[in-house]
Amino acid sequence: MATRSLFWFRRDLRLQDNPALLAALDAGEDCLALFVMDLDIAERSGPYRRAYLADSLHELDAALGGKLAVSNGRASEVIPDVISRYEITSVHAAQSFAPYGVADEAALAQQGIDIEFTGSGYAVAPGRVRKPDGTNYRVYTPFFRAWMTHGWRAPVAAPKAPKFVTPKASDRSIPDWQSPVGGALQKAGEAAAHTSFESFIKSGLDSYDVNRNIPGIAGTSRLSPHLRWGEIHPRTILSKLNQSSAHEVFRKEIAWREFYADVLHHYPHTDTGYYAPQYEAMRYDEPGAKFIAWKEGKTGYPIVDAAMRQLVVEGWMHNRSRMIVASFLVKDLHVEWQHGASHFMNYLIDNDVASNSHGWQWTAGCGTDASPYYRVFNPVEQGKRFDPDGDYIRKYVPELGHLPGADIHEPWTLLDGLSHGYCERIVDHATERLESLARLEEIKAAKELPPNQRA
DNA sequence: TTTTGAGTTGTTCGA
DNA sequence: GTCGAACAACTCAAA
Repeated sequence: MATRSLFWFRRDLRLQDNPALLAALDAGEDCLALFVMDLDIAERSGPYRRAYLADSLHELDAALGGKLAVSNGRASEVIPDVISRYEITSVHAAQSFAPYGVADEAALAQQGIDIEFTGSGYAVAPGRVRKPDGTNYRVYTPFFRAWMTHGWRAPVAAPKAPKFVTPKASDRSIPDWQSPVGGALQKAGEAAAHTSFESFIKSGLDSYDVNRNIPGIAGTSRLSPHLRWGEIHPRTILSKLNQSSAHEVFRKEIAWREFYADVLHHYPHTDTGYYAPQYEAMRYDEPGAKFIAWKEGKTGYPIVDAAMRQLVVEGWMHNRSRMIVASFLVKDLHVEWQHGASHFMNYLIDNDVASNSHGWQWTAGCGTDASPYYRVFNPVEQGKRFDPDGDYIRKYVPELGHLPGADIHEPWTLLDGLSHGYCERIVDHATERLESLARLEEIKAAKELPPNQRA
Protein backbone atom coordinates (compact mmCIF):
# COMPACT_ATOMS: atom_id res chain seq x y z
CA MET A 1 0.00 0.00 0.00
CA ALA A 2 1.29 3.42 -0.96
CA THR A 3 2.21 5.87 1.75
CA ARG A 4 1.74 9.59 1.41
CA SER A 5 2.44 11.96 4.27
CA LEU A 6 1.11 15.43 4.91
CA PHE A 7 3.36 18.11 6.34
CA TRP A 8 1.39 20.90 7.92
CA PHE A 9 3.45 24.11 7.77
CA ARG A 10 2.49 26.34 10.64
CA ARG A 11 4.93 28.74 12.25
CA ASP A 12 7.87 26.96 10.68
CA LEU A 13 8.10 28.29 7.12
CA ARG A 14 11.54 26.85 6.45
CA LEU A 15 13.30 23.76 5.13
CA GLN A 16 16.53 23.89 7.14
CA ASP A 17 16.60 22.65 10.71
CA ASN A 18 13.04 21.42 10.54
CA PRO A 19 12.90 17.97 12.20
CA ALA A 20 9.13 17.72 11.80
CA LEU A 21 9.48 18.11 8.03
CA LEU A 22 12.16 15.40 7.97
CA ALA A 23 9.82 13.13 9.91
CA ALA A 24 7.08 13.76 7.35
CA LEU A 25 9.36 13.01 4.41
CA ASP A 26 10.55 9.82 6.10
CA ALA A 27 7.01 8.64 6.64
CA GLY A 28 5.78 8.72 3.06
CA GLU A 29 6.83 7.83 -0.45
CA ASP A 30 5.82 11.39 -1.19
CA CYS A 31 4.65 14.30 0.91
CA LEU A 32 2.09 17.04 0.52
CA ALA A 33 3.27 20.39 1.93
CA LEU A 34 0.30 22.38 3.21
CA PHE A 35 -0.26 25.78 4.75
CA VAL A 36 -3.72 26.52 6.14
CA MET A 37 -4.77 30.12 5.72
CA ASP A 38 -7.44 31.44 8.05
CA LEU A 39 -8.91 34.37 6.12
CA ASP A 40 -10.81 35.58 9.18
CA ILE A 41 -7.50 36.13 10.93
CA ALA A 42 -5.97 37.67 7.83
CA GLU A 43 -8.93 40.01 7.57
CA ARG A 44 -8.27 41.32 11.05
CA SER A 45 -4.51 41.59 10.55
CA GLY A 46 -2.79 44.81 9.71
CA PRO A 47 -1.47 45.31 6.17
CA TYR A 48 2.16 44.59 7.04
CA ARG A 49 1.41 41.34 8.76
CA ARG A 50 -0.54 40.17 5.76
CA ALA A 51 2.08 41.31 3.28
CA TYR A 52 4.86 39.69 5.26
CA LEU A 53 3.05 36.37 5.44
CA ALA A 54 2.26 36.44 1.72
CA ASP A 55 5.90 37.16 0.93
CA SER A 56 7.06 34.35 3.20
CA LEU A 57 4.65 31.89 1.60
CA HIS A 58 5.85 32.79 -1.87
CA GLU A 59 9.44 32.27 -0.75
CA LEU A 60 8.58 28.91 0.75
CA ASP A 61 6.69 27.90 -2.37
CA ALA A 62 9.71 28.73 -4.52
CA ALA A 63 11.95 26.69 -2.23
CA LEU A 64 9.52 23.78 -2.64
CA GLY A 65 9.65 24.03 -6.41
CA GLY A 66 6.18 25.55 -6.62
CA LYS A 67 4.58 22.71 -4.70
CA LEU A 68 3.19 24.45 -1.63
CA ALA A 69 -0.51 23.82 -1.12
CA VAL A 70 -2.35 26.70 0.49
CA SER A 71 -5.98 26.16 1.47
CA ASN A 72 -8.30 28.66 3.06
CA GLY A 73 -10.18 27.84 6.23
CA ARG A 74 -9.66 26.59 9.69
CA ALA A 75 -7.23 23.69 10.20
CA SER A 76 -9.93 21.55 11.78
CA GLU A 77 -11.90 21.67 8.52
CA VAL A 78 -9.15 21.86 5.93
CA ILE A 79 -6.93 19.04 7.18
CA PRO A 80 -9.57 16.27 7.26
CA ASP A 81 -10.65 17.34 3.78
CA VAL A 82 -7.09 17.28 2.44
CA ILE A 83 -6.45 13.90 4.07
CA SER A 84 -9.31 12.35 2.17
CA ARG A 85 -8.76 14.12 -1.16
CA TYR A 86 -5.04 13.29 -1.34
CA GLU A 87 -5.26 9.88 0.36
CA ILE A 88 -2.88 10.91 3.09
CA THR A 89 -1.57 8.13 5.34
CA SER A 90 0.11 10.20 8.07
CA VAL A 91 0.09 13.80 9.26
CA HIS A 92 3.13 15.62 10.64
CA ALA A 93 3.71 19.03 12.19
CA ALA A 94 5.60 20.93 14.85
CA GLN A 95 3.66 21.51 18.03
CA SER A 96 2.20 24.96 18.63
CA PHE A 97 2.10 26.73 21.98
CA ALA A 98 0.10 29.81 21.09
CA PRO A 99 -3.61 29.83 21.97
CA TYR A 100 -4.83 29.65 18.37
CA GLY A 101 -2.58 26.76 17.46
CA VAL A 102 -3.39 24.88 20.63
CA ALA A 103 -7.10 25.21 19.81
CA ASP A 104 -6.48 23.82 16.31
CA GLU A 105 -4.70 20.82 17.75
CA ALA A 106 -7.50 20.15 20.21
CA ALA A 107 -10.16 20.40 17.50
CA LEU A 108 -8.29 17.96 15.25
CA ALA A 109 -7.71 15.52 18.10
CA GLN A 110 -11.40 15.63 18.88
CA GLN A 111 -12.14 14.49 15.34
CA GLY A 112 -9.79 11.59 15.79
CA ILE A 113 -7.13 12.99 13.46
CA ASP A 114 -3.81 11.61 14.58
CA ILE A 115 -0.93 14.04 14.13
CA GLU A 116 2.68 13.18 14.77
CA PHE A 117 4.25 16.22 16.39
CA THR A 118 7.99 16.74 16.25
CA GLY A 119 9.63 19.70 17.94
CA SER A 120 8.39 23.25 18.38
CA GLY A 121 9.47 26.75 17.51
CA TYR A 122 11.59 26.92 20.64
CA ALA A 123 15.00 25.63 21.62
CA VAL A 124 13.30 24.08 24.64
CA ALA A 125 9.58 23.43 24.26
CA PRO A 126 7.36 25.35 26.70
CA GLY A 127 6.63 23.25 29.77
CA ARG A 128 9.98 21.44 29.72
CA VAL A 129 12.02 23.74 31.95
CA ARG A 130 10.92 23.05 35.52
CA LYS A 131 12.04 23.70 39.05
CA PRO A 132 13.25 20.67 41.00
CA ASP A 133 9.77 20.38 42.52
CA GLY A 134 8.23 20.08 39.06
CA THR A 135 6.53 23.48 38.92
CA ASN A 136 7.22 26.21 36.39
CA TYR A 137 9.38 29.28 36.85
CA ARG A 138 7.82 32.68 37.31
CA VAL A 139 11.04 34.67 37.50
CA TYR A 140 13.27 35.11 34.51
CA THR A 141 16.79 34.70 35.88
CA PRO A 142 16.29 31.29 37.50
CA PHE A 143 14.42 30.22 34.36
CA PHE A 144 17.38 31.27 32.26
CA ARG A 145 19.82 29.23 34.35
CA ALA A 146 17.65 26.14 34.24
CA TRP A 147 17.06 26.62 30.50
CA MET A 148 20.80 26.74 29.89
CA THR A 149 21.30 23.60 31.96
CA HIS A 150 18.48 21.84 30.12
CA GLY A 151 20.14 22.48 26.78
CA TRP A 152 18.80 21.73 23.29
CA ARG A 153 19.53 19.60 20.28
CA ALA A 154 21.86 20.62 17.47
CA PRO A 155 20.36 21.95 14.22
CA VAL A 156 19.58 19.44 11.49
CA ALA A 157 20.16 19.89 7.75
CA ALA A 158 17.54 20.59 5.11
CA PRO A 159 16.02 17.49 3.46
CA LYS A 160 17.97 16.02 0.54
CA ALA A 161 15.98 15.24 -2.60
CA PRO A 162 12.55 15.56 -0.98
CA LYS A 163 9.59 14.29 -2.98
CA PHE A 164 6.66 16.66 -2.73
CA VAL A 165 3.21 16.10 -4.19
CA THR A 166 2.08 18.61 -6.80
CA PRO A 167 -1.08 20.15 -5.35
CA LYS A 168 -4.24 20.65 -7.36
CA ALA A 169 -4.72 24.14 -8.77
CA SER A 170 -7.64 24.73 -6.41
CA ASP A 171 -5.24 24.25 -3.48
CA ARG A 172 -2.86 26.94 -4.58
CA SER A 173 -4.45 29.98 -2.92
CA ILE A 174 -1.20 31.78 -2.17
CA PRO A 175 -2.25 35.36 -1.52
CA ASP A 176 -0.72 38.38 -3.20
CA TRP A 177 -1.14 40.84 -0.38
CA GLN A 178 1.08 43.85 -0.84
CA SER A 179 2.41 46.22 1.76
CA PRO A 180 0.99 49.75 1.73
CA VAL A 181 2.40 52.18 -0.79
CA GLY A 182 5.33 54.05 0.68
CA GLY A 183 5.85 51.49 3.44
CA ALA A 184 9.16 49.77 4.02
CA LEU A 185 8.49 46.11 4.63
CA GLN A 186 11.27 43.83 5.78
CA LYS A 187 12.00 40.97 3.36
CA ALA A 188 10.41 37.67 4.42
CA GLY A 189 11.45 34.08 3.93
CA GLU A 190 14.07 31.57 4.97
CA ALA A 191 16.81 32.95 2.72
CA ALA A 192 16.21 36.47 4.03
CA ALA A 193 16.29 35.16 7.59
CA HIS A 194 19.73 33.67 7.04
CA THR A 195 20.94 36.78 5.24
CA SER A 196 19.78 38.90 8.19
CA PHE A 197 21.44 36.60 10.66
CA GLU A 198 24.73 36.44 8.78
CA SER A 199 24.89 40.19 8.42
CA PHE A 200 24.05 40.55 12.11
CA ILE A 201 26.88 38.14 13.00
CA LYS A 202 29.28 40.15 10.85
CA SER A 203 28.41 43.64 11.93
CA GLY A 204 26.02 43.73 14.89
CA LEU A 205 26.41 40.84 17.28
CA ASP A 206 29.71 41.81 18.88
CA SER A 207 28.42 45.26 19.77
CA TYR A 208 24.88 44.11 20.53
CA ASP A 209 25.16 44.68 24.28
CA VAL A 210 25.89 48.37 23.70
CA ASN A 211 23.98 49.21 20.52
CA ARG A 212 20.75 47.31 21.01
CA ASN A 213 19.27 50.11 23.10
CA ILE A 214 19.71 52.89 20.55
CA PRO A 215 16.68 53.01 18.25
CA GLY A 216 18.46 55.34 15.84
CA ILE A 217 21.08 52.79 14.85
CA ALA A 218 20.64 49.31 13.43
CA GLY A 219 21.98 47.60 16.53
CA THR A 220 19.43 44.81 16.83
CA SER A 221 19.21 41.58 14.86
CA ARG A 222 15.86 42.23 13.15
CA LEU A 223 15.28 38.49 13.49
CA SER A 224 11.95 38.78 15.34
CA PRO A 225 9.68 38.43 12.27
CA HIS A 226 11.77 35.53 11.02
CA LEU A 227 11.41 33.83 14.38
CA ARG A 228 7.71 34.61 14.44
CA TRP A 229 7.15 32.62 11.26
CA GLY A 230 9.85 30.07 11.95
CA GLU A 231 11.88 31.04 8.91
CA ILE A 232 14.85 30.36 11.13
CA HIS A 233 14.82 28.23 14.28
CA PRO A 234 16.20 29.66 17.54
CA ARG A 235 18.55 26.71 17.96
CA THR A 236 20.16 27.57 14.62
CA ILE A 237 20.81 31.02 16.06
CA LEU A 238 22.00 29.73 19.42
CA SER A 239 24.44 27.36 17.76
CA LYS A 240 26.43 30.33 16.40
CA LEU A 241 26.84 32.17 19.70
CA ASN A 242 30.01 32.12 21.78
CA GLN A 243 30.68 32.89 25.46
CA SER A 244 31.46 36.60 25.06
CA SER A 245 29.36 39.08 26.98
CA ALA A 246 27.80 40.60 23.86
CA HIS A 247 26.73 37.15 22.70
CA GLU A 248 25.43 36.35 26.17
CA VAL A 249 23.20 39.43 26.11
CA PHE A 250 21.77 38.29 22.79
CA ARG A 251 21.34 34.72 24.06
CA LYS A 252 19.34 36.16 26.94
CA GLU A 253 16.99 37.87 24.51
CA ILE A 254 16.33 34.51 22.83
CA ALA A 255 15.72 33.12 26.32
CA TRP A 256 13.17 35.87 27.06
CA ARG A 257 11.18 34.69 24.09
CA GLU A 258 11.30 31.15 25.46
CA PHE A 259 10.45 32.28 28.99
CA TYR A 260 7.36 34.18 27.90
CA ALA A 261 6.21 31.23 25.78
CA ASP A 262 6.61 29.03 28.84
CA VAL A 263 4.65 31.45 31.02
CA LEU A 264 1.82 31.69 28.48
CA HIS A 265 1.75 27.91 28.22
CA HIS A 266 1.22 27.61 31.97
CA TYR A 267 -1.18 30.57 32.23
CA PRO A 268 -3.06 30.56 28.92
CA HIS A 269 -5.49 33.27 30.03
CA THR A 270 -2.61 35.79 30.12
CA ASP A 271 -2.80 36.29 26.35
CA THR A 272 -5.35 39.00 27.03
CA GLY A 273 -5.87 38.63 30.79
CA TYR A 274 -3.93 39.93 33.75
CA TYR A 275 -1.11 37.80 35.09
CA ALA A 276 -1.36 39.71 38.39
CA PRO A 277 -5.13 39.80 38.95
CA GLN A 278 -5.19 42.69 41.40
CA TYR A 279 -4.42 45.07 38.52
CA GLU A 280 -7.80 44.32 37.05
CA ALA A 281 -9.31 46.43 39.83
CA MET A 282 -7.25 49.50 39.00
CA ARG A 283 -8.93 52.65 37.68
CA TYR A 284 -8.22 53.02 33.99
CA ASP A 285 -9.38 55.54 31.43
CA GLU A 286 -11.47 54.45 28.47
CA PRO A 287 -9.48 54.65 25.26
CA GLY A 288 -10.63 57.86 23.55
CA ALA A 289 -9.08 60.79 21.75
CA LYS A 290 -5.76 60.45 23.55
CA PHE A 291 -5.54 56.79 22.62
CA ILE A 292 -6.08 57.76 18.99
CA ALA A 293 -3.38 60.42 19.27
CA TRP A 294 -1.05 57.76 20.67
CA LYS A 295 -1.79 55.41 17.79
CA GLU A 296 -1.21 58.16 15.24
CA GLY A 297 2.01 59.38 16.81
CA LYS A 298 0.57 62.74 17.80
CA THR A 299 1.14 62.87 21.55
CA GLY A 300 3.52 65.83 21.44
CA TYR A 301 6.32 63.76 22.95
CA PRO A 302 8.89 63.36 20.15
CA ILE A 303 10.31 59.94 21.04
CA VAL A 304 6.82 58.49 21.56
CA ASP A 305 5.58 59.90 18.28
CA ALA A 306 8.63 58.74 16.33
CA ALA A 307 8.17 55.22 17.66
CA MET A 308 4.44 55.06 16.95
CA ARG A 309 5.01 56.28 13.43
CA GLN A 310 7.79 53.77 12.88
CA LEU A 311 5.29 51.04 13.75
CA VAL A 312 2.84 52.26 11.14
CA VAL A 313 5.33 52.79 8.31
CA GLU A 314 7.46 49.68 8.88
CA GLY A 315 5.28 47.19 10.73
CA TRP A 316 8.07 47.02 13.26
CA MET A 317 9.29 49.02 16.24
CA HIS A 318 12.59 49.03 18.09
CA ASN A 319 12.51 47.26 21.45
CA ARG A 320 13.53 50.33 23.44
CA SER A 321 10.77 52.28 21.73
CA ARG A 322 8.24 49.59 22.56
CA MET A 323 8.91 50.06 26.26
CA ILE A 324 8.72 53.83 26.03
CA VAL A 325 5.39 53.93 24.19
CA ALA A 326 3.91 51.14 26.31
CA SER A 327 4.81 52.98 29.49
CA PHE A 328 3.33 56.15 28.03
CA LEU A 329 0.01 54.53 27.19
CA VAL A 330 -0.38 52.75 30.50
CA LYS A 331 1.16 55.24 32.93
CA ASP A 332 0.63 58.60 31.24
CA LEU A 333 -2.69 57.94 29.50
CA HIS A 334 -3.95 55.36 32.04
CA VAL A 335 -5.25 53.08 29.31
CA GLU A 336 -5.29 49.33 29.93
CA TRP A 337 -2.38 47.45 28.39
CA GLN A 338 -4.62 45.23 26.27
CA HIS A 339 -5.58 48.13 24.01
CA GLY A 340 -1.95 48.84 23.27
CA ALA A 341 -1.10 45.16 22.91
CA SER A 342 -3.88 44.75 20.38
CA HIS A 343 -2.68 47.71 18.32
CA PHE A 344 0.82 46.22 18.34
CA MET A 345 -0.51 42.83 17.26
CA ASN A 346 -2.26 44.36 14.29
CA TYR A 347 0.77 46.16 12.99
CA LEU A 348 3.83 44.20 14.06
CA ILE A 349 5.18 41.73 11.54
CA ASP A 350 6.74 39.92 14.51
CA ASN A 351 3.40 39.73 16.32
CA ASP A 352 3.92 37.01 18.89
CA VAL A 353 1.21 36.65 21.52
CA ALA A 354 3.49 35.49 24.31
CA SER A 355 6.22 38.11 23.86
CA ASN A 356 3.76 40.88 23.14
CA SER A 357 1.30 40.29 25.97
CA HIS A 358 3.98 39.67 28.55
CA GLY A 359 6.15 42.51 27.37
CA TRP A 360 3.17 44.81 27.84
CA GLN A 361 2.32 43.33 31.21
CA TRP A 362 5.90 43.78 32.36
CA THR A 363 5.69 47.48 31.54
CA ALA A 364 2.23 47.82 33.03
CA GLY A 365 3.50 46.28 36.26
CA CYS A 366 1.12 43.32 36.19
CA GLY A 367 3.38 40.73 34.56
CA THR A 368 6.01 38.23 35.62
CA ASP A 369 9.05 39.87 37.13
CA ALA A 370 7.23 43.11 36.59
CA SER A 371 8.76 46.51 36.65
CA PRO A 372 8.40 48.06 40.16
CA TYR A 373 5.32 50.21 40.43
CA TYR A 374 7.25 53.42 41.01
CA ARG A 375 9.22 53.00 37.79
CA VAL A 376 7.54 55.24 35.28
CA PHE A 377 9.46 55.95 32.09
CA ASN A 378 10.05 59.63 31.48
CA PRO A 379 9.69 60.11 27.71
CA VAL A 380 11.98 63.14 27.65
CA GLU A 381 14.76 61.47 29.64
CA GLN A 382 14.45 58.29 27.61
CA GLY A 383 14.74 60.32 24.43
CA LYS A 384 17.83 62.18 25.61
CA ARG A 385 19.45 59.02 26.80
CA PHE A 386 18.74 56.67 23.92
CA ASP A 387 18.41 59.09 21.00
CA PRO A 388 20.90 61.73 22.12
CA ASP A 389 21.29 63.40 18.73
CA GLY A 390 17.64 63.03 17.78
CA ASP A 391 18.40 61.01 14.64
CA TYR A 392 15.62 58.53 15.31
CA ILE A 393 13.08 61.26 15.93
CA ARG A 394 14.01 63.25 12.83
CA LYS A 395 13.66 60.14 10.69
CA TYR A 396 10.00 59.63 11.60
CA VAL A 397 8.79 63.09 12.66
CA PRO A 398 9.58 65.47 9.80
CA GLU A 399 7.86 68.38 11.58
CA LEU A 400 10.83 68.39 13.95
CA GLY A 401 13.43 68.05 11.24
CA HIS A 402 14.56 71.64 11.69
CA LEU A 403 15.57 71.12 15.33
CA PRO A 404 19.23 70.30 15.91
CA GLY A 405 20.56 67.61 18.23
CA ALA A 406 19.21 67.32 21.73
CA ASP A 407 16.90 70.34 21.35
CA ILE A 408 14.49 68.01 19.66
CA HIS A 409 13.36 66.27 22.84
CA GLU A 410 11.52 69.26 24.30
CA PRO A 411 10.24 71.28 21.35
CA TRP A 412 7.81 73.13 23.62
CA THR A 413 10.71 74.90 25.32
CA LEU A 414 11.78 76.50 22.04
CA LEU A 415 10.25 79.72 20.78
CA ASP A 416 9.27 78.37 17.39
CA GLY A 417 8.92 74.81 18.58
CA LEU A 418 5.25 74.51 17.70
CA SER A 419 5.33 76.45 14.48
CA HIS A 420 6.11 73.63 12.08
CA GLY A 421 2.95 71.61 12.36
CA TYR A 422 4.04 69.53 15.32
CA CYS A 423 1.33 68.88 17.88
CA GLU A 424 1.22 70.10 21.44
CA ARG A 425 1.61 67.68 24.33
CA ILE A 426 -1.65 65.91 25.05
CA VAL A 427 -0.72 65.45 28.72
CA ASP A 428 1.85 66.70 31.19
CA HIS A 429 4.13 63.83 32.10
CA ALA A 430 4.93 64.96 35.64
CA THR A 431 1.22 65.27 36.45
CA GLU A 432 0.25 61.94 34.93
CA ARG A 433 3.11 60.15 36.63
CA LEU A 434 1.72 61.22 40.01
CA GLU A 435 -1.79 60.26 38.91
CA SER A 436 -0.54 56.83 37.93
CA LEU A 437 1.20 56.35 41.28
CA ALA A 438 -1.96 57.47 43.07
CA ARG A 439 -4.08 54.91 41.21
CA LEU A 440 -1.59 52.22 42.14
CA GLU A 441 -1.92 53.26 45.78
CA GLU A 442 -5.65 52.67 45.47
CA ILE A 443 -5.32 49.04 44.49
CA LYS A 444 -2.70 48.51 47.17
CA ALA A 445 -5.20 49.83 49.70
CA ALA A 446 -8.01 47.82 48.14
CA LYS A 447 -6.04 44.64 48.58
CA GLU A 448 -6.10 45.08 52.34
CA LEU A 449 -9.89 45.37 52.52
CA PRO A 450 -11.85 42.25 53.41
CA PRO A 451 -13.18 40.51 50.28
CA ASN A 452 -16.78 41.69 50.75
CA GLN A 453 -15.71 45.35 50.69
CA ARG A 454 -13.57 45.20 47.60
CA ALA A 455 -14.65 46.93 44.44
C1' DT B 1 10.02 24.26 57.39
C1' DT B 2 12.47 28.30 57.66
C1' DT B 3 15.48 31.55 56.14
C1' DT B 4 17.89 34.32 53.06
C1' DG B 5 19.18 36.70 49.00
C1' DA B 6 17.69 38.37 44.79
C1' DG B 7 14.85 40.43 41.38
C1' DT B 8 15.88 43.25 32.53
C1' DT B 9 15.32 47.51 30.65
C1' DG B 10 14.23 53.87 35.94
C1' DT B 11 13.41 58.49 38.00
C1' DT B 12 13.74 61.94 41.30
C1' DC B 13 15.68 64.43 44.88
C1' DG B 14 19.07 66.41 47.56
C1' DA B 15 23.85 67.00 48.52
C1' DG C 1 26.62 68.80 36.11
C1' DT C 2 27.40 64.50 38.94
C1' DC C 3 26.50 61.16 42.40
C1' DG C 4 24.23 58.17 45.68
C1' DA C 5 20.18 57.10 48.04
C1' DA C 6 15.39 56.44 48.19
C1' DC C 7 11.54 54.71 46.12
C1' DA C 8 8.09 49.25 49.13
C1' DA C 9 7.00 45.48 49.82
C1' DC C 10 6.54 41.13 48.07
C1' DT C 11 7.27 36.98 45.79
C1' DC C 12 10.15 33.69 44.27
C1' DA C 13 13.96 30.32 44.24
C1' DA C 14 17.09 27.83 46.53
C1' DA C 15 19.75 26.55 50.41
